[in-house]
Amino acid sequence: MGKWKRTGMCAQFGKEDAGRVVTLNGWVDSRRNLGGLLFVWLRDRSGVMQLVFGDKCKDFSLAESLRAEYVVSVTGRLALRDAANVNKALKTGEIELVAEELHIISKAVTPPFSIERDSKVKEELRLKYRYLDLRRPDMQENLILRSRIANVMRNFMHENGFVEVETPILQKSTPEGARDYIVPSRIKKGSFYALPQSPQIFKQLLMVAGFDRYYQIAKCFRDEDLRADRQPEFTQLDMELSFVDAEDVMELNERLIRKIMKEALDADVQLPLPRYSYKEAMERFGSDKPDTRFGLELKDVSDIARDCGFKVFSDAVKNGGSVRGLSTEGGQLSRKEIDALGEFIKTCGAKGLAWVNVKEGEISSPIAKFLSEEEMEKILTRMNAKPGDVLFFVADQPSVVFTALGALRLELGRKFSLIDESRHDLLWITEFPMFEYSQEEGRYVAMHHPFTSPLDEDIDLLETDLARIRAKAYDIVLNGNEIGGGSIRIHDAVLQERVFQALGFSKETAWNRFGFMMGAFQYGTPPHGGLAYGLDRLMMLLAGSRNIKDVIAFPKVQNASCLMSDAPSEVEQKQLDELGILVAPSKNE
RNA sequence: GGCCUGGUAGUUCAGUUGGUUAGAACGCUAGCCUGUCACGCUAGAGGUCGAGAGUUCGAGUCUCUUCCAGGUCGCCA
Repeated sequence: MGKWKRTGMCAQFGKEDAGRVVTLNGWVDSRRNLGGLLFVWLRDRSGVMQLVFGDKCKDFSLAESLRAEYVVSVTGRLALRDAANVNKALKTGEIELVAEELHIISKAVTPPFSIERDSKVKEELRLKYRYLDLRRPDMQENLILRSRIANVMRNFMHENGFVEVETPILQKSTPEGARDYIVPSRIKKGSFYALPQSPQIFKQLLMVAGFDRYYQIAKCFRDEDLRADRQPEFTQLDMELSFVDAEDVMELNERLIRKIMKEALDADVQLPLPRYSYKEAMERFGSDKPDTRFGLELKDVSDIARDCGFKVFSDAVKNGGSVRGLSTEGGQLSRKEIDALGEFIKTCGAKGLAWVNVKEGEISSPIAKFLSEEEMEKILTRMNAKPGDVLFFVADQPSVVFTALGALRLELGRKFSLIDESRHDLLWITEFPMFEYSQEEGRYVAMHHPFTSPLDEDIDLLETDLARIRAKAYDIVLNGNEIGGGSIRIHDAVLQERVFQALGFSKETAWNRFGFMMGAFQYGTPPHGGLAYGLDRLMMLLAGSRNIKDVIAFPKVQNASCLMSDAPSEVEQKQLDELGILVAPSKNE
């Protein structure tokens, strides 16, 4: 770089630096040529400095040849701007660099989109030219915030006695849970590694190994379809602790999340965080990740509905389901809007949406004719109905009712702008069900994972009533988003075998899949438990984005490909031969 | 795998009932301009209307197929 080496970053200087001779390196952000006077904004990671090319500049015509995104080095004297020329929108708006010497380090072709904040360019194009997209200030801020938060996390973990250990990326496939990404073995043809869905088993083995407190910022992989808040390749802050119970893990993580919220948003989080049992969260909010920043809580009207004249209601209750409702609490809706919500609810799995529009002295409702005045009165009382409210009801199996009304609640919260965006509602969900019935598998499967410990008082239900067993599992929720989850694990080999049995694994299957773990547990296992945060999703929320790609440098698109590098792609025949892989001809060939 | 939305200039978009040479803004190129900061003024270039087939005298517009992207349901221990 020689004499063109920079003496500082573009936006590090202020009015106190006026008079200094400095050299800046950066990208040409914008230029305004007034004839004999040329203004250029020079940009680097720190921000922007205005350069002025005029009489003092030795080579004005070279400056006139500058174009967007040229990389240059400029030497000149920092000068105070006249009061009339101060740009308050710019961090460095009180000064400017009066350029004397200019060196074009590298030219640039005109970029496919301009490098600016709040880009309106299609995501597809941004991702194809991600290296240009990442030049935009908001993307730089997101990734810099991410780096700062990762640093807060690492410091916190070390201050609290955690040891950072890396676990393998090439692992044994354990086909419980999400679909694995598979990597072929060259040495052992026909055998495969799997990329980790999480470091779960290895971190538990580190507890057996006596590391006591482990953490890792770990890459994880799940071969499932993408969403706005989900990538196939993602990052966890993963931790595991020995000789702890759930209280210890939650207390430690409350202190961690308080630090993170302070660092990222300057928000003061009150501890301890509120806790809701899974049951309470579902019954009040229809969700195991409730957004508590607004009301519209669900109410149970099953007891009234059981013997009412509306068969949809009464049959639902008699078939083991329930009827629950929520009120708009004053939010008014047109008939057209109500019908649209009825359609919306069907996409959430409900068969239909019953509604009552409460007006002064009368009600309008398609279900009124099925109910006696007394029944309707009881329902209105239960729902605390006032004129102006619209009441909605769903009758079905509990899971359907909760899912539908939970989604409806969020939709109404958005529609009526009830969500206070300045709030940061953090909370724990505890006492998750240990198992859930899988229609596809035709058996109960672990809701969390099969190493999660049941609540002590529920252990004896393992052989009798799986649906009622609660787990020592906890999720941490921020503004209606699950940002982390964990559990106390099973450290007793006998209990672990009972759980595998409950899941329908034979002893052979269990040992085949998890034998190395069960074997390890015979050699003295401390009680242990942990937690993992979805770092990307947490960062998305902290950055105020609704798109997880905004906090990942090089994300994948919906079909799990990378638009920039074009991965996945075909490989050479030689590579396939070495791996002993025969590729079936694709449909278009 | 299902459903919904979108694809027109480099970018963001408009394009009426199917009808003349497909437009605007920004960007780009050239010229003028010494205090701009969304600089201004003048002129100009720039289009496989995602692709293919069909209907029609005539298709950006209608039909079918297909590709790409986004959202969502399923899926995500």
